[in-house]
Amino acid sequence: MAKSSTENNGGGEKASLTPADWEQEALALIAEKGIAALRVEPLARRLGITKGSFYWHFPGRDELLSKALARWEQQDRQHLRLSLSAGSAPAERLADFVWRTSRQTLTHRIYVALCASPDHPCIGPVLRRVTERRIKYLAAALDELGLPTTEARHRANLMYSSYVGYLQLQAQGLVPDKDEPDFDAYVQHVIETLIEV
Amino acid sequence: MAKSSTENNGGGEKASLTPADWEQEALALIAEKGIAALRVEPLARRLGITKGSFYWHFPGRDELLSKALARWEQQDRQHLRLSLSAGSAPAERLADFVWRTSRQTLTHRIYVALCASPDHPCIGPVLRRVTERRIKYLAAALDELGLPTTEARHRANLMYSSYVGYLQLQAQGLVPDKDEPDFDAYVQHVIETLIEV
DNA sequence: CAGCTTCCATACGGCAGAGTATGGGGTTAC
DNA sequence: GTAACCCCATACTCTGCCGTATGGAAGCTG
Repeated sequence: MAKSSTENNGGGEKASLTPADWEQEALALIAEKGIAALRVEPLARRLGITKGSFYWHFPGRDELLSKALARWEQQDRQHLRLSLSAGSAPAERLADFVWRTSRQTLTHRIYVALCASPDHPCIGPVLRRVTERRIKYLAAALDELGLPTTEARHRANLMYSSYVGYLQLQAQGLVPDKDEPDFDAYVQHVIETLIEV
Repeated sequence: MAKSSTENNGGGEKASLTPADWEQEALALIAEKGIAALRVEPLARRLGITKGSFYWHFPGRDELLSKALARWEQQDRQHLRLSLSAGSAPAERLADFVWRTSRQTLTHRIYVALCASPDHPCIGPVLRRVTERRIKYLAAALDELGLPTTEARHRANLMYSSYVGYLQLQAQGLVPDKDEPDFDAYVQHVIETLIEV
């Protein structure tokens, strides 16, 4: 699939656009301006093409959105798997997980955009699956850490809530980004407060 | 202002709509379906009227949004003042604040809707002011509680992040609402983890 | 009862985007 | 070479909303 018709072109120019290209650009657009900004004609203009191409690859806007979200969910799944395979002690694994996720950017922006439309039929299910998967991972690690089951569940919700909320505050520019000096100190504070009981 | 022309009507029927009515309904619509759903014609239909009325009261859509948000910000300010005037010890005041805010609903839904469009020129400033005010309140209380200044600031950010994030998870239906049994236990867990050091 | 103001209905023009229809250029296959 | 197919451009209709223009039905005012 995605077999380019002319492989002999010199530069990085693509001869034609694959569905994957559309999906990738859709995700980028979502990350930048949110779900509402994902419209066919602007997206086509952004790709330097007309919508005639789009409607050849996709039946409609919703199908593009669904495919793009599926792609995003797949990436997120893989990121979780990577964190899981880091087979150290649960406390360090959790801290490492927090540090690792605090370094992402694109995925975060997309996640925030999706959170803005939790009732959309294309978005809700994906969003719920991703969120639940992540929280389950946290709860399991906290449980393994020694917290009672109920406590672990609550703590997982608290940890994840603070993560999601921080993303929101970042979008408002009210809280340091990962490059600014205070950021690391904050993450350290979070780890001390929520993990190292 | 807003002097009703016919005060002698028997029921709750209003003779004519005031700007305050439009703003209130706008807030309700925002709480239900988000900022993007705030459009003039649907809002007029919702009020059983046509947009001819709207454009008599307001210059345009943005002005309605601004006025409605100003009204909402005013309410939020008042709520903070109420919490501040509860002049007990800082720990109890914080716990009380958490409990109190955990009982709101409409304000929360509006806040979540606003968080979805932090870059909108009408929304951003209001959102930032409200958020900053709340966090400052938390930081002051935590500082008064005895935490070092830096710790207090981080902890305030953490508390507020967890609050915002919880709202997001509620919108996804992944976390108990204030009526469900687990909710109180969770709030208690939050207080124990984040306040009662 | 005029006359004025207030509030709303109706009708209009304009714009942006969703889909659809159709044709055409380029490549591949035979 | 030519037929078939892939990919895209162009032109079109349709829908939903914005904002405006204008007129009309109420109410107060004198």
